[in-house]
Amino acid sequence: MRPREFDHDEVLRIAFDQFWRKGVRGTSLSDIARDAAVQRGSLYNAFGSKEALFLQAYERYAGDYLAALEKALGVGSLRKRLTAFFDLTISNFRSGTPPRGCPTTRGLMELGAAEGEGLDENARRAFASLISRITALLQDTFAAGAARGEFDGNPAAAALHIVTVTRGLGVLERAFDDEPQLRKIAAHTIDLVLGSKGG
Amino acid sequence: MRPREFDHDEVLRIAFDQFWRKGVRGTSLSDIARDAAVQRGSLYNAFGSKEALFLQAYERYAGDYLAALEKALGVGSLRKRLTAFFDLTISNFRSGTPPRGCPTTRGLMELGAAEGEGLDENARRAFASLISRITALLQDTFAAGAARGEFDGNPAAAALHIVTVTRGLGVLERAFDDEPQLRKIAAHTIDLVLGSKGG
DNA sequence: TCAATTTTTGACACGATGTTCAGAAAGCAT
DNA sequence: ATGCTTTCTGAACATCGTGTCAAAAATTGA
Repeated sequence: MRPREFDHDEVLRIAFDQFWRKGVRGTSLSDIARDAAVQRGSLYNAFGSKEALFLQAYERYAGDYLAALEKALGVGSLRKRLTAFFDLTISNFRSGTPPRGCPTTRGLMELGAAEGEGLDENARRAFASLISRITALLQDTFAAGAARGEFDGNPAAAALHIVTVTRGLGVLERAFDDEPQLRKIAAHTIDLVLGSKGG
Repeated sequence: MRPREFDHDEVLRIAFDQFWRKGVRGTSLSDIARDAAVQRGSLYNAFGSKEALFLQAYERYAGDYLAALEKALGVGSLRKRLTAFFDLTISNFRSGTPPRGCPTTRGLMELGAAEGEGLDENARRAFASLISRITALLQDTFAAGAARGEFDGNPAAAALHIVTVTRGLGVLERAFDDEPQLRKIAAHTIDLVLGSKGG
């Protein structure tokens, strides 16, 4: 059979960058085809539909991102780990020119209620899955910190709180375009959760 | 001159409900015209453009919402005020069938980087303005609480933290459709900020 | 009654989008 | 070489979007 002329993963990366920058609805297959130097028809042949393409591109991103987070959460004191976590998160939101924000948050806001309008249940599951996995990672980190005597609260509640703040940062980033503000909120959150007195 | 045949404010309300449920991009003027029983041309004549219509509809909503928040934040102990604040916020996110989520967050994620793609700078300012006003309201509430000896932290930092969590709740709502979870996070946040021991 | 002014109406122009499809092209196994 | 299978190509299709406009309709004031 005839071999594929383009690199599957590279197209996924290019497509995701477009989705990230302009949203799923705001990105057309023509946009992706142009940037990837691939014919529209080929995209359909290879991925099936726009939504399927997005899902594959998102899964690829989510895997990479989760691996980076896991690494950041694996070394140093609990405070250092949380600091590294927020650093990575904020840097991710601020990546690109202009900054692209949080792709998961942006995707979630494109979910549609009815059939055919906006992203569907499969996409919702993909977004929720990444958030859940991040929460689990944080919970393990807090539990390990507790075992080392660096934390004495409820790991599950603390992890959920951190994740919530993280999602909030993704929103404020869009509203104010103020990176120092985001970092200040992150630092304050760490103090709050760890107890600023005995941190 | 010929009088208008439709109620300006009612059209604004109907339009905003559509924008809220389906997003700005996902709502066409035909949708609004149908629901409002008004001709498309009349909408253009009365509001100028889709974006202008959205902006007016959003301002109307923001005014109402802010007034409700101010009222909720005005009575009882600091803890009671914050509880009422989160109650109102979560109820707002969960209003509608199916729940419509947070309109401000949804709008923010539709902002476009380039000209003509997505909402523009005027919309961003409107969203940011509402968030700033809510933050100011919270800061006043914390300051008043501090004066009564119910709080001993930094009012500005605490207000920003609460707002960040609020924005995060708007995201998690979309991801998990789990209202008890949202309320649990809110309660935990109040404990954290007020200090669960001496709350 | 009649002119002035504004709104309503319905069609029109124009462009974009997701998707499909038939035919050409390119490897691979025999 | 020669089928067989898969991919590529580019056009076609059907739909839907925003925005515009000229003519008709409705109201007010002279």
